[in-house]
Amino acid sequence: MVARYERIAAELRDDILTGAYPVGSQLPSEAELATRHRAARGTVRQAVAVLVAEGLVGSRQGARRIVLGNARSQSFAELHSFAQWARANGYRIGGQVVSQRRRSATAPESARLGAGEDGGEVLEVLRLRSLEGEPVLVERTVYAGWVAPAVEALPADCASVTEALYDSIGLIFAYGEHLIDAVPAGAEDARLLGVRRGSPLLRQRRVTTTHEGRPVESSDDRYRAGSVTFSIRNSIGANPLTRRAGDLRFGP
Amino acid sequence: MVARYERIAAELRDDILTGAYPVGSQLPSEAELATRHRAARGTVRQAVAVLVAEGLVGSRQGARRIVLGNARSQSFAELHSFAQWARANGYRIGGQVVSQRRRSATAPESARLGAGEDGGEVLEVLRLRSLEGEPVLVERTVYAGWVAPAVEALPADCASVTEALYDSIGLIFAYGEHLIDAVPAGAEDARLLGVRRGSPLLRQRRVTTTHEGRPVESSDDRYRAGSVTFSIRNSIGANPLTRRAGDLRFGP
DNA sequence: TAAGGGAACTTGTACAAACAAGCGAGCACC
DNA sequence: GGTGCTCGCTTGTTTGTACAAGTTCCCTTA
Repeated sequence: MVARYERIAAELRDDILTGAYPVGSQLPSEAELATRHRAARGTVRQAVAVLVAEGLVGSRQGARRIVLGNARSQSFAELHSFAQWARANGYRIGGQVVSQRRRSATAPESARLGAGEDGGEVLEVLRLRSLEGEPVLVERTVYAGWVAPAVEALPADCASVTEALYDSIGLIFAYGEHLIDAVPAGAEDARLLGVRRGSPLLRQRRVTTTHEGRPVESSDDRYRAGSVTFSIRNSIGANPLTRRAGDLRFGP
Repeated sequence: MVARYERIAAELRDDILTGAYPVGSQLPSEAELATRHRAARGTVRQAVAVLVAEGLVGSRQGARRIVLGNARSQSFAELHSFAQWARANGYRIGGQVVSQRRRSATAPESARLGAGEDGGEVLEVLRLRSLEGEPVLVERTVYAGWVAPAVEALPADCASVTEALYDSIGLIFAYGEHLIDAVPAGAEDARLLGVRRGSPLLRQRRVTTTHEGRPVESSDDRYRAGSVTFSIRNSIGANPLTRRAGDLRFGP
């Protein structure tokens, strides 16, 4: 059973994506949407809040909501899993484990993965992943000791690790923190990706946890330049004018 | 007058950042927070929703909320303005206009900035910005025709364009769409930033609009590698298990 | 001892009502 | 003609209530 507000949100999203509400146009008022969907105003507000969070719709007090965009930016919702992102966009993907070994965690790794839970043993995996047959991503992942057995049981050419771990032990990657920057390709990166040493790579370092907050993996992913772009939509918040003035003059 | 839920959110955030609720610990239940703050449960829910959106707190039905992080990730809230971000982090910044000229918009620019509104005239500005005295960012910005006069009136070494435009014409950068990838430094980039040609740069392309949805600027910002890192926190949503299973098997 | 069932607790969804605050259009006035 | 003001509309905030759905833990039972 899908929630009512989610169905309303989906309907509105469809209307936006198909152009029934073009970019720059106004959305119906909350009152009208409420009567139209036979729902309370609160429910409609919840639905619209979803679209605002997605960046499709802009909202400010007193004025009708307007449509800001008509392209779904799913990139950060899909930030957890390369395979899911690729599949959602219709790409053909591949993956191959290059090397894999158990070792004891370094100090910073222990800190990131929840110190010394397993006597400090971790599993280090180096994977090369491809998009449309082209190698695009070098993934250096350190798994916490308690998931190591499940990861070792995976086939070397497993396409979606996220999916495989969910199927085998019901593991869910619920939360993630991501750091994104640019680095030059090292010798190994260059060899695996087929680029020159020192050429630009987009790096995404991440730490992923279960929904209990237990760290699962810490990873250093490097994308070949041009292969992948991250996209984000943002807004300055619900009460732009007053908040902005304060921010501008004194900082947060 | 700050909203009640925002004050409650701020209090909770403080408690998390100062360690009163350490990472991994449980937050009080909504009912307890409600009685403690003498507010309705709905208000408390709104407050906690803020923290969940910030990625500080994880939430799932039936279980107590847990603390996920204790570092404020303000990067994407501050994605609008380099100066604001830098100031909030206590950095000393500088800026200098390298070149600036009016010209007619190219076709893709017209599309991004709201086609042909002003007969297609735009203002192109190349700025070099520094952090702690070091040049770190090359900013190639194309402003829509209607803001061109205000931008031209700014001093060449204006530190915060966002702030200056707010003060002069009340302009607010309300919404933004950002594309992030890595590119090699071109000849001009290399010269301005003091790096070798071809060395990695972190590129952020963005289109910014007012809260009426009117496009203001389209920019191509390139950061020297190592100078800036973007950070994001994300989660898979409110209903992890069911949603995840569907996503995994069939895609969205 | 291990498995199962259930009860208490906690978060999610939905509705209703009232007031506050900001926006925009139209109107009166100068 | 332009300026300023008022009024209606729209979104934001808060409270209260009720039920649904998931989690956790304890207690019973095999």
